[in-house]
Amino acid sequence: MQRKTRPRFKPSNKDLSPADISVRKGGYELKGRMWIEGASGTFLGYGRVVLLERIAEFGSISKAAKSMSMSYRHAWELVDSINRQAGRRPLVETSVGGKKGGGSKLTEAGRKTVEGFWNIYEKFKHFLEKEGASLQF
Amino acid sequence: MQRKTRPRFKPSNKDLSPADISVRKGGYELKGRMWIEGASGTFLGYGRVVLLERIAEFGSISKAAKSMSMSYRHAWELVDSINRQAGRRPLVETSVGGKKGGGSKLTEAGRKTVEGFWNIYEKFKHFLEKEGASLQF
DNA sequence: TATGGTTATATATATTTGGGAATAACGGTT
DNA sequence: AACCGTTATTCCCAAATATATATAACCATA
Repeated sequence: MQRKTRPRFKPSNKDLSPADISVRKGGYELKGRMWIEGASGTFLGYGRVVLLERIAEFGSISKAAKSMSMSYRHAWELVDSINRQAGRRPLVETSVGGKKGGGSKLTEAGRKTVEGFWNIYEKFKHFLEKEGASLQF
Repeated sequence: MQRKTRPRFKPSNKDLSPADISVRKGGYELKGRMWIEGASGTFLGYGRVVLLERIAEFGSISKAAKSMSMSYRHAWELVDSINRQAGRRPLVETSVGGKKGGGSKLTEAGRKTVEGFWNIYEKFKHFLEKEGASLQF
């Protein structure tokens, strides 16, 4: 059965990564990726945005990472990269220590940014579906 | 003065690769890639299509590879992958031995395919330019 | 038969990327 | 003060990818 909405968990198989949008036509598939770059490389991509959503959902980087089968180390680096490039308005707010040991959450800028990314992503998906349907190789 | 990093075989030009289409808006750039997959992975992408064009231009895989600063081994594997996935109509025709040692050239199917890829690629570029111009992060 | 430039293939090595493990810092709560 | 789960950071390692290097096969031509 085909899932209509975004898959919640990133498959370990790279070829099946939802970051790759694809449409089958004949024996071929049109695939594509899109991302946003900032001052020092990638700022936002599919994986990063899903990570942000998970942080909002679970309230911590470590739990978000675990839910995606991603190492905490990698997740932390992604969040750090995102925040550094977001400049004056970080997308993720972290706290250390305390009753629950600390945690992380999205800022208002973070929520808006996630929403904005999905908007573009949907248009991109639509573009690939349209062009992929008229492949003639 | 001591060298800080170890010398690299070859500087990575990944960031400058024209395979990444990008448009600057504010501090961010919208980037994207597109490619066509066949039965066993990538069939055509920007790099592969440029390689095909170079083969048509120079008449050999080795010269085409050299002109792109690509190892012959890598170029050969790409051509092999392309031809295997093209099925009954290979895009590249190779010959071994002979006066000039042999050579390679595009078939008619190869020329048509290159043209078809650039058509889609142009539309893709246009899409990213349009969306990239309205980034609001 | 010897030559030369190319295709075809194998092997070793360099680079990149990310995971795993280990450790310290943190601070509200008990 | 001790506890606990999270953030923050470092070091080591494995897998994937790509490069360099070496060598064999090929065959029209001289």
